[in-house]
Amino acid sequence: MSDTSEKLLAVAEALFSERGFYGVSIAAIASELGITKQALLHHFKSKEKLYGAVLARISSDFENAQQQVMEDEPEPILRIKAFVAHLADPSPSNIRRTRLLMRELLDNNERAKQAEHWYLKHFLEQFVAMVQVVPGREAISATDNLGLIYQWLGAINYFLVSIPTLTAILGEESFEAMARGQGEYLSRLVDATLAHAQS
Amino acid sequence: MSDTSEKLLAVAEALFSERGFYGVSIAAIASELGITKQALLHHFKSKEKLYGAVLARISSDFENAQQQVMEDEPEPILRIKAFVAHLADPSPSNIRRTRLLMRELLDNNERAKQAEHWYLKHFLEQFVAMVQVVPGREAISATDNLGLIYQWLGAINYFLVSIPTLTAILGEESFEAMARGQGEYLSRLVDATLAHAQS
DNA sequence: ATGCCTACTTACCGATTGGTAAGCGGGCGA
DNA sequence: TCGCCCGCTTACCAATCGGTAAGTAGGCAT
Repeated sequence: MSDTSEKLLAVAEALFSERGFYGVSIAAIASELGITKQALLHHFKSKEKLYGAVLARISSDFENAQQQVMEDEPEPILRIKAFVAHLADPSPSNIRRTRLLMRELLDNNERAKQAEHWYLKHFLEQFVAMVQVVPGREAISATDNLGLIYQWLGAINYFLVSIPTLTAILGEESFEAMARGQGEYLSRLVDATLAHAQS
Repeated sequence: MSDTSEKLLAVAEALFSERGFYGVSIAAIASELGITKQALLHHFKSKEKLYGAVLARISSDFENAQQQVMEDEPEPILRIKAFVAHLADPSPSNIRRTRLLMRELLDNNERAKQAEHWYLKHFLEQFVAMVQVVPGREAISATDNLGLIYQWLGAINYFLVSIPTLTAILGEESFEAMARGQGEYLSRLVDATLAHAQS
């Protein structure tokens, strides 16, 4: 991936995240970059291909982070918590990507019906594997563990994309108070859901 | 609200939910209804106004349901669980509306910054009030309780909009197995998060 | 010097977008 | 019966959509 392509993808990612696939024209992306629409079409042959490249870049980074946690932290529960904390990182770039992936989740339901392959399938499978090695969880079915993971992912992602709205209705300082507790809450959520199902 | 307007809103809601505001043209909605684009523009003066009417209809139904639960179930925790179960109802119409509201959450972050009023603000405030009357929760700050609610809403809504994708990657019967456990899981989630913060 | 590749430009294209203007038939109150 | 509003139509609009075609300037290997 060339250096200029990287820059194009970063800007495209930001705009797709903000306004969605249909909400952004390739002309708008090009204008933001200071180049012509056709220069952009030169690098990525169509709007669909550009969008696909943005998605591929994100899911690749995603799986790298997952592998990193697998290597760094051997203890199952701490590993899960570390990964959850990584996913819940409220940095602008992570919020941006979470927003984009959630848009994809909403848009993809028609396409997904016929495509048995999905770009985050591997990510989910590995996540299930991470839960399945927790003591007392080996016997639980993969679908049950997936149900748990969806509760975590839901709590994490929904909060991240709600941040601008929450800031607006609560005010800056009230929101900060709420956000500070969120990391602690998530850790408790993991404990609570794991322990409950264990007993 | 006239009878025909009601029908127009129902179809518009379905299409906006499926493809998003920018993904649907007023011509497409009109065509689905078997009328001309201008007939639709006659009832709702612009696309924005039509979309706004769809949102207003949803949030009105939402608050009605909330008030219903308040009246039917006096016991705080059972009341919360009943309301959570209502929100998590996997019926097609509830999935459709959840999907549309999540799109709105994603699109609205720019607008929300200047609008201190938000159409779901009242819904959230009332939800917080429902939690605050749980024994042992009165002393907890409103923002902390809101944090809890966001975990629930996240788990519920994320699962609902993921249903088509999950069906596709798991297959029909595996997904059914996972979905059956979800109601029980949510009930446990409420217990676990409430109890934990209580201690 | 020649030829080719990459990166980009200008000039277009047909289709579709949201929206306006004007007219028309039928029902209904004065 | 007159006039008026409601619900809808046809006709039209400028702007924008994604995408094609053709050409150009520079670098670089032969």
